[in-house]
Amino acid sequence: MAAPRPRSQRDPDRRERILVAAAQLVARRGFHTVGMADIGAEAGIVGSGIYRHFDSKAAILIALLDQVMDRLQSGAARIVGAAPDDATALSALVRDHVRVAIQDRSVLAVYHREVHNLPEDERRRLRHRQRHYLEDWVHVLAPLRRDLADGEQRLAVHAAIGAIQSTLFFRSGLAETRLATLLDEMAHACLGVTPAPRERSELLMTKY
Amino acid sequence: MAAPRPRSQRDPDRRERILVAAAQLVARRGFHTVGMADIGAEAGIVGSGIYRHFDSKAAILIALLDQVMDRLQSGAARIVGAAPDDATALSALVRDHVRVAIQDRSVLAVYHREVHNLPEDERRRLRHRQRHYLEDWVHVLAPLRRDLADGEQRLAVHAAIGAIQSTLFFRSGLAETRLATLLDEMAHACLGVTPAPRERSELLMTKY
DNA sequence: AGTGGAAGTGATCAGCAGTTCACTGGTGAC
DNA sequence: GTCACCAGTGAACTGCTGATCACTTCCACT
Repeated sequence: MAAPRPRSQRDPDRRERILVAAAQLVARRGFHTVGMADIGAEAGIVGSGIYRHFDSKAAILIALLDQVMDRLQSGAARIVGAAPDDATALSALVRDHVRVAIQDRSVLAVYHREVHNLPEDERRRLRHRQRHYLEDWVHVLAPLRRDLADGEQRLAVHAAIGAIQSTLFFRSGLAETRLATLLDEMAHACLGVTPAPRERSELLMTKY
Repeated sequence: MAAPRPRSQRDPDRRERILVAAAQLVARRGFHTVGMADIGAEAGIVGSGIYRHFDSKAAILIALLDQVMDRLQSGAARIVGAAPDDATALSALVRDHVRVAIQDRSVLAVYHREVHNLPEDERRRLRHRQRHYLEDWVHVLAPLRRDLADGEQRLAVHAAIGAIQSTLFFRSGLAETRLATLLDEMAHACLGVTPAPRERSELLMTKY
């Protein structure tokens, strides 16, 4: 099926602007504190106009969080499929997560805090995607940390990601590259593995 | 001034029960999703009855979060005052935070997620207390990690605490002692220091 | 130019949840 | 025993905010 080619568009990417606006506002003030009017204003329209693009307020949040998971999961899939061995795969996973945490800071912060404010079924679905993503980590960590039991490996992954995401909740003031390096090191330290050298494909990406 | 000795008390520690109820409910379902009626029911009274103990819904949250900060700060003060050197102080700080994360799990989780839903001034006040607490960590870490700049040490502390608190958001299923040991190791790994042996005073406490 | 439909507006609705208040009932003091 | 007092009750109030709807405006295509 070809592109649905929209018929008339006053602002072609209004939907995206709404998502960006929502991400920023919600990250700063929390989902419930932010009203439809606020989001609309930030996106350049009136509050009720949002309903031309989303079915409900919750739908915005869902789209937002799905977007984050898309980014994480697609990155993980690419890495796991391409890495020559487990050690480089794991390091690449770490670096990709660090990249997302820095670049998509506000959206990831929103994910971490606002999953609770979702209707039961949607929350389950996102948790499920999240578990899938974590399973990618555990899968490549397992052969590298045979000394750890299954649940312990999972704990290590959680801790590593927790260390990385700590940067979401305060302003370090450090330069992005330095920040990335340090987070990288500490995540590896949590996992108990030594960072693998960067792959060629990685070098290309981080430049972008 | 002596104790105000309450005159009549149908349930002497109703206030505490409200706090416990609120902590559990809010941890599971989020502050806004939980109504006064829910909290009341869990505490054994009707929703409006809560106003005999708290001025508002927000006041419950404030009391709750202050309680967490009390626990963390008092622990830190005791440790910093008593430790023979920086290395043992830092390790003790780590272990105390791990203890709180495990024992007061739900309350700490609530702190992490719901600070945003506080009125501006109260949020500032709590953030201020939090910064104070972190400063205790940074202060003992500094001489041990002279290779790191000021902001970098602060980042390391955040990451270490992030790693510890990752346990708040999923069920590892591990035994408490094992969990504590692993979190301990990973936090030290983030900080780039080797765990100091436990002090006598610490051994007494963790038993309790 | 004309037309159909999507995007945007503003008034309005509706319902929830925090708060208030008059009242009740039990508890401790005298 | 009785009296004052306060925790607890339930009904009513209220303000806010997400959602709806009829209407207008703008664009794309003929």
